[in-house]
Amino acid sequence: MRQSSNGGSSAGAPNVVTLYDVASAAGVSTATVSRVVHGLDRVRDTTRARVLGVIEQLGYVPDSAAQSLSRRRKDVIGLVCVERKAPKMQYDIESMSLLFYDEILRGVEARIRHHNWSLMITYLEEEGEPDLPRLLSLSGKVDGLLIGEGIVPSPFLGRLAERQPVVVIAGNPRERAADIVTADNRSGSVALARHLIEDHGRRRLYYVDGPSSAPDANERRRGLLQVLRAHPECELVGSSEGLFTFASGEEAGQKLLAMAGGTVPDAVICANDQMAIAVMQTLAGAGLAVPADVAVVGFDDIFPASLCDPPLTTIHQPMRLLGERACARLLDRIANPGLRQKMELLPTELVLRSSCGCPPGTMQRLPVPRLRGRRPASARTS
Amino acid sequence: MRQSSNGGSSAGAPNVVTLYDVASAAGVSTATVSRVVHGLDRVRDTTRARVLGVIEQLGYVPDSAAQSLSRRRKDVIGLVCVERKAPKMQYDIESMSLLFYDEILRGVEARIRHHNWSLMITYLEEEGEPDLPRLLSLSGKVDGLLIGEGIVPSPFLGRLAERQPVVVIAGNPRERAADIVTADNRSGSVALARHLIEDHGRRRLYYVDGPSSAPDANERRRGLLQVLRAHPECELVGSSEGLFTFASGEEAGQKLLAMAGGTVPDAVICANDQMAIAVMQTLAGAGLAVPADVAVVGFDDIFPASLCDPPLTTIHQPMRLLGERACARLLDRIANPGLRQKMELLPTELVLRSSCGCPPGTMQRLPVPRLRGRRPASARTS
DNA sequence: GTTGTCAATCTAAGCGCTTACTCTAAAACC
DNA sequence: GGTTTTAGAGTAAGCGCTTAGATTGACAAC
Repeated sequence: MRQSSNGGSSAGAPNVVTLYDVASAAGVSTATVSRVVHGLDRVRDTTRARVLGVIEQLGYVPDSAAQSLSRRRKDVIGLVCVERKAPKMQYDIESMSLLFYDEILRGVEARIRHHNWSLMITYLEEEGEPDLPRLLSLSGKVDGLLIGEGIVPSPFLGRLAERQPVVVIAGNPRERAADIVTADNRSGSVALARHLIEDHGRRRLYYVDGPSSAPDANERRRGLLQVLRAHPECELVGSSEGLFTFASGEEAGQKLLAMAGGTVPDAVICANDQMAIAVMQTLAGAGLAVPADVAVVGFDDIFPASLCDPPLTTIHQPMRLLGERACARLLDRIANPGLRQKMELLPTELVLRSSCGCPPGTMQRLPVPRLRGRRPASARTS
Repeated sequence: MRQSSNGGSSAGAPNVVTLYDVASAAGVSTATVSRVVHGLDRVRDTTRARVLGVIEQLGYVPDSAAQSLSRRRKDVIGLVCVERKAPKMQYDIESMSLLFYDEILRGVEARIRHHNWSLMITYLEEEGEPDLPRLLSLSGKVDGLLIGEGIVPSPFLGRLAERQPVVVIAGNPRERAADIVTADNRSGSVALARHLIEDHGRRRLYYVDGPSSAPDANERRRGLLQVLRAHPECELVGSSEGLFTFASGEEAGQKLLAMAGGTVPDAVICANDQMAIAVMQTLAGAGLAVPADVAVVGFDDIFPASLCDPPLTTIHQPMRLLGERACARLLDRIANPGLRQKMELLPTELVLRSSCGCPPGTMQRLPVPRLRGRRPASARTS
């Protein structure tokens, strides 16, 4: 028999009470204790009670490392988010936008809790080569990985996905290396453009695009172009490629103002809210009235969108749900490794405030219908 | 010799390549591979190179469960935060205030990363009995726990702390059961009151207190009373006990307005920003000018504080630093279980905006000096 | 040639748990 | 009464890694 663990209760010593201690104190074998702990197997009621008593009395908590090793499963998933630098300014708008991850995190946590799993979290720089060693080290500690879009380039994703289940959150819907859960950017973009055109009669649109490397920017652009095709009476009077940052929105605003003549747009559609807010400020600085002269809309519904002047009409992404669904999918895949690759598209909401031309004080959230003709969520991508 | 692991690379299968695979492929013992992996011991260069080659080729990643079991250390810490419900309103002010935890989280993560540890995170309801099973389960998976204030009542804290190192973040500086890292609420409160009295000549103060169960509320009240004692020319014309919520701030505002006669205060000090913002709105709704008629100040520097009208003067707590310091302390304690209990007080900043009477557009952050006569951070509490 | 030294490696005993398999005795059956 | 079944419990072999201690062989010192 193995020696009982150290009797002293010196604080901070690693978990002192083991299964063996409980077993010997209760006068049963470790197998029995294990069965009692997991409540499943048949154990006589009197035995069970005795063992439970000892467990309570000794304050036994199973060691997760030993359990994981034995079960070949850790019951832990990892979440990889984009690093947010400490804001230089009080709360700057860029860093605010990354609060998204906090909502995702909550969604994931809420889901995982139901299953009694645990969540490990890491932040990685968005730019450049991913910190591969750290990613691998994390991957060795979890049963599956949830990764935010844009953090890990596709090839690395593939390598990770070979090793264990990986779900990309808000990822490129065309990604092949891993499962994807993402918001339906395209339909959102369509709803936004339609609202401007059909409800507010705007005709001369200007588009402030996101970086072409960003999959959501691509989807949003596609949505806009699709609406434009359906509305030949409308014109895209210009566009510029931004970087999703406030600063690049200011630039776009300047460029737009520099467009002389009668081609001045009556609506500016921006690929995200940061740029939209910057455009609004730039236009207002130049004496243009939003939305009277020009409507401006964004995408994402970041916190400041509801506070700027005028409040920004935009598309809300269901961040929390994104986290929940991605987590559900990951757990599914861990439980059932044979599953097919899958892409799941989550519905967005059109958030009507007043920058689009709706009356001041408007605050309405409308579900965005999924575009007809898109492959359903259950379609396989591979 | 142990059998080599399954050759198939069926995706999703648990970690396939083990130390044994590497050892046999490289023609060395597992001990040597282990030494190579950890880079420390003396291994011949040629051997090291060969082993590293095999590791790379096979894509070996150590299994953390086995490592933890063997080393008796998991290299994981747990962070317990307050649950934030999905906001009903767009972004309501209460849930915004819990974004604090996200900053703390970042601080913790930044610190832990340096040490190559990992972070496990859980959210617990603030109210009522803590979800003890979940807490215990978490505690079995980590080497130490970081717990936000108010989540786990002191007795439970004691039980946890017996088992493993625990640090409470933003906790009651008088707590005995565990280490504490918290902001210097008292000094902040003193700075705020002094600013109103000494810089703006306010004399008739009204205090909107927090719940008496909240340790930070107590510290803040103490700070105010201390200043009042030093300024006999000032008067506390009234106070009410709020609940740190926006709604309770509105109530306090009403109560304040109902105070008839010449005792109307010229400054309202609120124990947190949510209540301060509510008070401002209530006063403004009643036709009072802030700060001309009444100055209002808050505490915490939540995001909306910089956006409300007038922008709120308040005390900024170094949330990120709080996370970092707490984490550092926890790692210390894990490495060195013999350490004395300790309380660490972090300096705050006075954020001057205009609700206190400073000219519109003011935005100044002043370090708050630590009060003389307080025990230094290194003093022991036990 | 012997002996001692020491770097480089190997052997094997755990770490704390799960679980397939085995054992025992009482209940159920003929 | 003898035999089979079965509930309840025990035995012990791992899970993949670390590491103290044993082993080996090359080389220096005698």
